[in-house]
Amino acid sequence: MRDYDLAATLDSGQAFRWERREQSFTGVIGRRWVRLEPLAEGLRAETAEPVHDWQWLTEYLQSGVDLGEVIQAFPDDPPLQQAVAACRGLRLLRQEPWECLVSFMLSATKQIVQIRQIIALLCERHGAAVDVPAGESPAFAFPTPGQLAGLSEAQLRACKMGFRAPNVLAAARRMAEGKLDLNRWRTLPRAEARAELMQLRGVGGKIADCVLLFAGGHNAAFPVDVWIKKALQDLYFPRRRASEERLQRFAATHFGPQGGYAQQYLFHYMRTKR
DNA sequence: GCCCAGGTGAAGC
DNA sequence: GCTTCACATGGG
Repeated sequence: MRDYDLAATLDSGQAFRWERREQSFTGVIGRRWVRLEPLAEGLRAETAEPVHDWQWLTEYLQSGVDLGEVIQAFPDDPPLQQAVAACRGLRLLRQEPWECLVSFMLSATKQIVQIRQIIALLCERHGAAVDVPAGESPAFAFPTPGQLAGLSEAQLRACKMGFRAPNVLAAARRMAEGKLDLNRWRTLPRAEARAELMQLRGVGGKIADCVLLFAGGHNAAFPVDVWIKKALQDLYFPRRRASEERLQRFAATHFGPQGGYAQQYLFHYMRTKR
């Protein structure tokens, strides 16, 4: 696990459930509680029960990815090089699609701290409890589609998700009816997967791109949110105001096959600098 | 109180 | 076509 900045990765707005305590992070991946702590060479992982096969964790963390190769594929421009210099070791996670989809449906016009709060409420009220080591606080899995599909809109609104509630409920019901296969999106061409995602009410281009990137392994997906707009405007078009259309086109064409990684570097750089 | 938040969809020009 | 607005809720 060289060249891996665990803190930047777990706290860069791609996943919303990690809780930091000093150097370590506690979270739930699937149905497993886990605590992660960076070491000089590698990482210490603690679980509630003995684990023999760690594939689920290396998959989630994408720790086998050669970051040098990824960065090599970036366009060679000063803003991006600056962002890489500032956050080297930042990685993209490979998240579970359902949790990722719902999380980003909830992200619309919400600050990251509020997204975290909504998701925490949703999990503790409606997710299954998972085993934790003695002395640890209770932890919960992300609610399954079936669990959410059985709720009322009022119950979802009670988790403070506001106008996003009916959209989440509709997606959960389609999933529960077996009319959505999220894993298909990993094998489908990106444009097709994106179009299918956007069939869901409350999922536009930006949220679809987040799911493709953070769960679907589509590394070229480049979500354009308010932070990225500001990054592109300030770093790439400092002299003149770029139109929305211009920014979108630049985002889609400039960054290449690892554009999603580049996007995450720019995003994190903008949010943490100074 | 006001403005904005990892947006989206629909209504209004 | 492009622009504006509603949508819940809470932080700064």
